[in-house]
Parts: sequence; structure tokens; C-alpha cells
Amino acid sequence: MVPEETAPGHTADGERQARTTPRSKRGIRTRNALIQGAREVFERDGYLDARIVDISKAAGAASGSFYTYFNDKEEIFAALVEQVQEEMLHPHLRERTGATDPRGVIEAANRDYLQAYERNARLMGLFEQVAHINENFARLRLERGVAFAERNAKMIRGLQERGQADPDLDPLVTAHALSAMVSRLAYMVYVCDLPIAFDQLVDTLNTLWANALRLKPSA
Amino acid sequence: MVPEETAPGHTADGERQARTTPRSKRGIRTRNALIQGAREVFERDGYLDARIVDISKAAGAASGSFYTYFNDKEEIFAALVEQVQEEMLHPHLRERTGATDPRGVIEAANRDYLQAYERNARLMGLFEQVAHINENFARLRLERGVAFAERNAKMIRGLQERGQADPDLDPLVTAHALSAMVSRLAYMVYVCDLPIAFDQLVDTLNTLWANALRLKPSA
Amino acid sequence: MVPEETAPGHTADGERQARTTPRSKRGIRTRNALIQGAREVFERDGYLDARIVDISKAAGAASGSFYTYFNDKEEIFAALVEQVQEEMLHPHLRERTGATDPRGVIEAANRDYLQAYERNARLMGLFEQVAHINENFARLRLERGVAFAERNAKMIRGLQERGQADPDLDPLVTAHALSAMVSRLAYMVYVCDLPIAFDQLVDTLNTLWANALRLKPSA
Amino acid sequence: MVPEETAPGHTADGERQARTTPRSKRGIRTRNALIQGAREVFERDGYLDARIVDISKAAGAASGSFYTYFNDKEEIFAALVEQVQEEMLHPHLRERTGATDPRGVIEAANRDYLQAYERNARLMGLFEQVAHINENFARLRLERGVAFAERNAKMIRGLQERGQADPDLDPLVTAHALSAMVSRLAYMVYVCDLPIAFDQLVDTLNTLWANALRLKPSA
DNA sequence: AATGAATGAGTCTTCATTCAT
DNA sequence: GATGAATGAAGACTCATTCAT
Repeated sequence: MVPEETAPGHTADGERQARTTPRSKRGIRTRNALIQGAREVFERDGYLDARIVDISKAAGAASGSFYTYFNDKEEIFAALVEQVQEEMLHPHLRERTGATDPRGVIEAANRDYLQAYERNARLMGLFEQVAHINENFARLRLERGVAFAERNAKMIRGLQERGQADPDLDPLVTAHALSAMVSRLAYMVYVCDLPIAFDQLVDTLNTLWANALRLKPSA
Repeated sequence: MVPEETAPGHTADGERQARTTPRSKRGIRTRNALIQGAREVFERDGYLDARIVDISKAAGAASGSFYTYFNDKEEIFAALVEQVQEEMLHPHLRERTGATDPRGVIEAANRDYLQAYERNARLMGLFEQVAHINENFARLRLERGVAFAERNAKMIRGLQERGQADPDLDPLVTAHALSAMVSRLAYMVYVCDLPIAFDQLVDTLNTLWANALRLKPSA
Repeated sequence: MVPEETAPGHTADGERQARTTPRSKRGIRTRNALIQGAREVFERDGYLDARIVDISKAAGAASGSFYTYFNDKEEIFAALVEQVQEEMLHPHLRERTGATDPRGVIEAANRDYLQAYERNARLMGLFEQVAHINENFARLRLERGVAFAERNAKMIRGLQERGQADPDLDPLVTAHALSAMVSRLAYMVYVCDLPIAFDQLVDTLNTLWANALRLKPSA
Repeated sequence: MVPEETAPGHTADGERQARTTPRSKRGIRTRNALIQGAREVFERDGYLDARIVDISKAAGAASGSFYTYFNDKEEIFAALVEQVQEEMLHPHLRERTGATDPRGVIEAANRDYLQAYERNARLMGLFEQVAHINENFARLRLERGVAFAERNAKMIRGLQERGQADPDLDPLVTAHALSAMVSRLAYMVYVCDLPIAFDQLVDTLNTLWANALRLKPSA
């Protein structure tokens, strides 16, 4: 119901020689420390200005140690993305709202998305930035967006078939459009500091979704 | 009716010593050649990989000549933006569609915007990229987006007052949201090559706008 | 009686092709303007940071015009030195004090020197600086110092022969030493801002000269 | 008893980020090699023409290694100064001459100073040059000169109180003047090659000091 | 003579990556 | 595995000097 066109997360394609996957406890500790360090430095300095030395320093490691686990900045960024992905996926518990009517599901999804976005604003901004800098992450983000939109398109098509949504709309384009609307506004508000209050944001977006699809009012 | 949250274009505040404004014909020619060269190189290599030497070379000038007119990459980029701005503004002819009803105006605006976006896709992608790399251009883009949204918000408020649009919507948030939707989709389609046909794109977006605002059908 | 080991003043030895000596009035005007400009810029920015463009600009001339009259910075500096030399030489009138006894002559000379130094402090500092940067001016300054010391040595020798000065002193070394003392202190006070009042400075230096030579008290 | 207005040596105030202080033996070796290299290159080419690459090369290091320890030429020069300072301070042995009468102390001090100056002539010339090029070192040198003069002024005042020196002299100005005389002459002889023999130089300067202060003859 | 734009050699400086300890 | 020093390729930028107009 909500875009996730932001975060890429698997290692890119034509890797060079893979770096060590740590076997020892110590190795695992160092690798994790590096990823945490990367997160701090990336959030503080942005992707471009993040220097390997700084990441290592933030991790309490020597700059040389970086290369024990990663080939370059891109690779540790991918690892960070992967980690964040897991963090954000585990609490799938959001499904608690037993909402069954479309409107309720959409509203809950939007709310959850915006909350998560606000909580991780710096990180989301970072992902956005990197997608504009690095081909691989751009591609990845697009793929995610497409997968996500296809899921939503299916839902929209279902609503249309049941006469619950405007039949004139192209489901896939609509799915892309509405996702884009939400994610983009989230970006403007939580990354660029466009001053819009949370509730106003959620309410307006919910109404816009409902209107746009011409959803029937909740029972 | 349509977002323009893309192109920044004035020189920032605390600049260093301004470079020469050409006094001779030759100077003007060179400066323009540099801007054209910058455009080529930026579009080809992206902002980050564009080297001053390459821009100069593309302009048929020595690398030192660059500094006769610009202090750095950021500054020539600003000049490029400014130039493009003017180019895109002159054809004010869009006003031709004597459309008077809101629906018609919106549809024309969206179509024009998407056409212009497609025509200048590389440039729009470039502007988008730079806004994610450079603070100044990010700020500028936001300001433009806000100004644009405020104009649209006024229009929406007007419609609401005349009972022609959903009174539950916050006009400003709505304006931001719908603009974001259009511009973001344009980006995905024309910069990221998301495969959506032009007409399908326009039609869907138009319907979404109309639905979202709950516009009364055209007379 | 006083050191002048500061200001060099004729064009250096192995010149390149000599630049035009202006024939037209206009040419003379431009050349002078350039020298004045050089003076301003040199005094403001120091020798090293003085750029040809700035000198030309300060002269109200185009940077290319510089090369009509001078080959480089060194050459215009030499011209400036020459000019200043003339300025400082013309008012030879200082000889007014009909002082005839050695003590009186020395005291007047010291006073005159320090006054002139104070008046032209920036320039003196500049000359000093350049002598440490440019071989030619270093040599020139040394030659001047030697010539000056030789004159003074002759005077000292005269005093010794007449039993009016300590016969144990080597006249030439003494001349150098006492000149160095005065010029160096002038430099420290008027260029480096060592806080010593003029009268105190003159009086002490005069006494030191007199003592050092063991001059007989004035009649 | 003798000026030391030459060598500056501490890092200035608002420095940029300090560079690494070597932790490993190898690091210490490299840093020292760089300082030695700097010394060679500075003495050979002068401060202005010394290029970072040359210094690094002279140290047997890559040009990038320079920046591991120093931010720029000024900073390595400061380090060099500091090092020389220490070298020149250790032989505190000068105190050996059990000279107790003022005349003897002064004579020994002058002799020591001139000897040290001769031994380190190139370096002294270098320091002199840099003080005329770089504000920080100029200031530093002045401060040293003042401190030194104040010590000497105290001595002179003591002599005056005991009736052993001319009471008409201002002690501080006198201290500055006599120091200036010695250091300046040393410069002229050992840096500018003014041909004066060592003994003649020492003897004359000693006599001049004694005369200038009107010291009573040694017992 | 004057103009001011064009040129490009010469340095500085950064930082990803390697490697000896 | 960890360390941190060494490396050097890459690019930015300056400014003296030339030259077409």
C-alpha cells in the first residue's frame, strides 16, 4: 500500500574477489562494528564525503581492517542496506490492525510507512542520495519499486473487479503514482524539512488515496 | 498544476570573488561555449564525474579559461540551470489552450509538463541528481516546490470554496502531494526508464488528479 | 652617518629584450600609473602576493599593458625603487643644520634617517622583504651598505687620527656595526611595531654612537 | 647578551586539523626523514622554491606521505625550527667560562653567538628569509627578540645601579640596539658574505658593546 | 598603444588501496 | 586478523605571459 522504492539491499553483481566472511567471533565483531561505523559516518557526512578512514575510525578499527571485509564504500553500503532491511522487516507485527476493508488497510499502511520514514529519516535520505549517485542502487531501488507497485496493482485490480474502485484507472500506473506520491512527500517532509504535521500528512494522503481510487466509503 | 521542483538557478549567498562577466564578443562566445560544454559533459558523465578539463575541452577552451568565468563546477552548473530555465520559460505559449474549466486546465498542464520532461529527460535527471548532492541546489529546489505548491493550493482552495473540490482536503498538502506524484512519476519514466507509454501516463495522472480532488465532471 | 642598506635601485644585469621606453605622453602617463599601482599593491599585499593583474588594475590599465613597459614583477619593482630613490634624494636640504662637530652631524643624520624611515615605513619594510626574496636586490642592498659604510669608515678614521675617537676600533667594521644597529632598530620599530617612542629611540641611538666611538663631548 | 631574534618554533594558533603524530617506529623515522629532507631542500632552494615533492623525495618518501605528518610547508618549517632550537640549546656548556665580570660575560656571549651563527649560516639565513615572508614567523621572531632584550635590559639596569654603566642609557632600547647590531652584522657577514674576519668581528663588537655601555675596564 | 581573453605549465592536496610488521 | 604508514594517481586551481583585435 506504500512505497518502498528506497532501500536497495543485496550485493551488486560482478563482484571482485569476495572478502573474508568472518569465521572467528572477533571477525564478526569487527565486521559489525564497521557497518555501524559506516552508518554513523554516512548519516553524518553523506555518502560522498564518507571516507574509509572515518568509517574505520568510527568502528574503532584500523583503516586497513576495512578491506578485510569489504572491497569498497559501495560494498559496505550494500551491507548496511541489507542490515537495515532486516531491522525494518522483522517487526512485521504491524499487521495487528485486523483491518479488512481496503480503506482501513491503506490507511494503516500509509501511517506505518510514514512513521517508519520519520524514525529513519536520515537513513532514508541517505538511501535516496545514493540511488542518485550509484547505478547499482538506482537499479535496485527501481526493481523494488516495480515489485511493490505490482503488488499494489494487483490489489487495485481486485477492487476494480469488485466494483470498489474507479475502473478507468490503469492499475499499474496508478500503483506507481500513488506510491510515488507518498514516498516523495515523506522525503520532502522528513528529509527536506518541509513543515507539515504528521497527522495532517497522513490524513491528507489517506483521503487522496481513497479519492483517487474512488473507494466506496467504509461500511 | 505541475511540479517544477527540479531546477535551481541563482548564485548562492557568500560566494567567493565573482569571476569576470565577459566584456568582449569573444568573451561571451567563450562563456557560452563553456556552458554548452558543461551541459554535454554533465549529461554524459553526470555531475560527479564531470571534470573541469573535460568541460573546457568540450568548449574548445583551455582548462584555465574555465576559471575566467566560473569559480567551480557548482557555479557553472548554476549558470546552466539558469540558462535552461530561460529556455523553458520563453515558450509561454502553453496558455494557448483556452481551457477554462479546472479539469481542462489541469489536464493541459500535466500534459505540457510531461512533454517538457520527456524532451529534457537527461537534464531533469541531472538536476535531480545534483539536488541530492549539493545543499544549495537542494534548498533551491525545495523553495521552488513550495512556491509552486502555494500557487496550486490557492487554486484548490478556490475550487473548494465554489464547491467544486473535496472540502476535506488540506489545500497545501494536497498541492504538494499531487505535484510530487506527477514529477516523481515523470522521473521514474523518463529518467529511470520505467516503461509506461506517454498517453497512458497522462491519462492516468489526469484521472488521479480529478478523482483525488473530487472534481465535478466537465460541463 | 646612517645606513641605507635598504633600497636597491638600478635595473638588474642580464636583461632580456628591453621593453619600450615610452615616447608619447600617453606612454609616459601609463608607465607612471603602473609604477604607482605597483607601489600601492606592493605595500598592500607584499611583493609575493602582488599579482600583475592587480598592479595593472590599480593603474587603471589592462594587464597586457604591463608588458609594454616591464618584463616582470622584478623589473617594475626596480623601477619603483629607482623612483623612490629620487624622491628621497632630492630634499638633500637636510644639510641645513650647519652642524660641524662630529657629534652634531651624527645626531642630525640619525634623526633624519629615523624620520624618513618612519614616513616610509611600509616601503622600507617592502624593500627589506624583497632583499630576502630576490638575489639581485639582496646584492644591490649589500653594495649600498658597503659604500655607505666606507664613507662612514673614512669619517671614523679621521676622528681617530685627530684623537677624537677610540683608536682601538676597526673603522670599517665599526661603521657597519653602527649602521646596522640603527637601520635594524628602525625596522623593528617602524615595520614590526616594536613600541619605542621616537625621541627615546633617537636619544638612545645617539648616545650609543657617541659612547661606542668614545667621542669627546661637544665643545 | 646576544640576540636570538631568529628562530621561531611553535605551531601557530588556529591551525587546521593536526596531522598524525607517528605511533610506530617507522612513522617516527619517516617524520624525521621529512624534516631532514625539508632542511636540505630549504637550505638549497630557499623557502619559496622548496616544493613539497622535493622535500618528500629528499626524504625518500612519496609526496603523499608528507601530508601524513604536516599540513603544509609552513608546518614542516615550524617543525624544523623547533628541532634546530633543541639542537642549539643542548650545548648549554657555554657557561663554562667562569667569567664573572660583565665585560667577560658579554665577550663570551658575543663570541659564542657568532660562532654558532657561522656554523649554521644557511639555516640562519633561511630563518631570516622566512620571517620576511610569513607573518607567523615574523611575530615569533619579534617575541623572542623582545624576551631576549628584556633579559639584557635587566642586566644593563643592574650595571647602571652599581655605577658600572652609563646611566643616561635607556636599558631596554639599549638592549635592543646592541642585540640588533650583533645579529645584523652576523647576518651580513655569514649570510651575505660581507668579508670580515671572525676575530676582527668579535673584537670590534666587543669593544663597541663595552664602549657603548661605558663599562669600567676589567679589574 | 591599449585591451582583456586565452593559454597551460606547475603545484598542491586528497584518499582509496596496499602491505610489512 | 589487525594495524597504520606508505603510495601515487587524479584533479583543482593560479597566474605569468602571449596575442588577436
